[in-house]
Amino acid sequence: MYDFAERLKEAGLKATIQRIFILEVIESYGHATIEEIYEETIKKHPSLSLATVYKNILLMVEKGVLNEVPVTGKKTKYELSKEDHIHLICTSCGKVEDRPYLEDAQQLFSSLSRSEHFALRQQLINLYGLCHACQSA
Amino acid sequence: MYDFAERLKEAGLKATIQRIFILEVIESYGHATIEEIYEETIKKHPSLSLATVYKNILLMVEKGVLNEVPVTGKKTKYELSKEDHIHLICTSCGKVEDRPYLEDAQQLFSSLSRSEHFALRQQLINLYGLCHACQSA
DNA sequence: ATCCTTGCAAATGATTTGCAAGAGT
DNA sequence: ACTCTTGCAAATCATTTGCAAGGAT
Repeated sequence: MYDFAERLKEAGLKATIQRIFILEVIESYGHATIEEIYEETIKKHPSLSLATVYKNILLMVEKGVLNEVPVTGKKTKYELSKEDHIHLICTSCGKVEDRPYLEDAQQLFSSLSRSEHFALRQQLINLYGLCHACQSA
Repeated sequence: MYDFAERLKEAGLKATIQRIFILEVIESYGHATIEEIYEETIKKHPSLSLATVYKNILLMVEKGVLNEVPVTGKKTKYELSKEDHIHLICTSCGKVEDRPYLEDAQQLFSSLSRSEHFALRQQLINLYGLCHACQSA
């Protein structure tokens, strides 16, 4: 469990109760949509406004506290920022799981970027398919 | 240049003039947003309605004629379906370029999927950074 | 005390829908 | 001819904005 108040201040943002609750919800979900974040956060803080969620998600993405994960055909999800990793996305149940980034893939993409004179900053790797549970059904 | 009429029929869709124009626009753009597609297509076919663009894009994605490319922080783009490839996305000018998928990366992700009991179907690899042109500025 | 943030309500923007008329096979 | 598709207008849903009141440092 993180010290979110500290994390926010480092990013130049005030540590409001709303922001901390939002971050806690995202942490517990792993990946969550705006709507999920809102629905879950108002359980702890009923006066929270949806507009506040939007404003904060945007702000925290901008400040690098959160990371945006667009998901083909579904709503965008948000996760706490961390090192590069791979998303395994189940197209049946919608679950998103993180897997550590493979060293070798890292290498490949870095060298591709270098040879293309492309200044690589961030990468998004989404693998879509069926998770183990959904293959049975 | 593709035979789009044929491509549509294969997918079980009628080859209407609207759909063909839409596909031509996407082909010439490489990657385009709904709005770009609409704005460009009405030049050739002024009576086209925006609702028709939405309906068709959705349908053609579903039928596998088009491929959806979500772009972090920007509007979703659409491309003609083709083999797996890598997107180099410039966060400054917004340009999206395709690069052939690296054999080795293919291997890595396949074997990761296998060991996770994940039935891999599709992959999205977006590399974000600055293109050569934008690095100078 | 100051400046940032919240919550509300309204405005804007994006996407979807229903249906009668028109086009493709 | 039959069925699918279009275009329109309205409905719905998602996101953003302005501003007065409240909260964090």
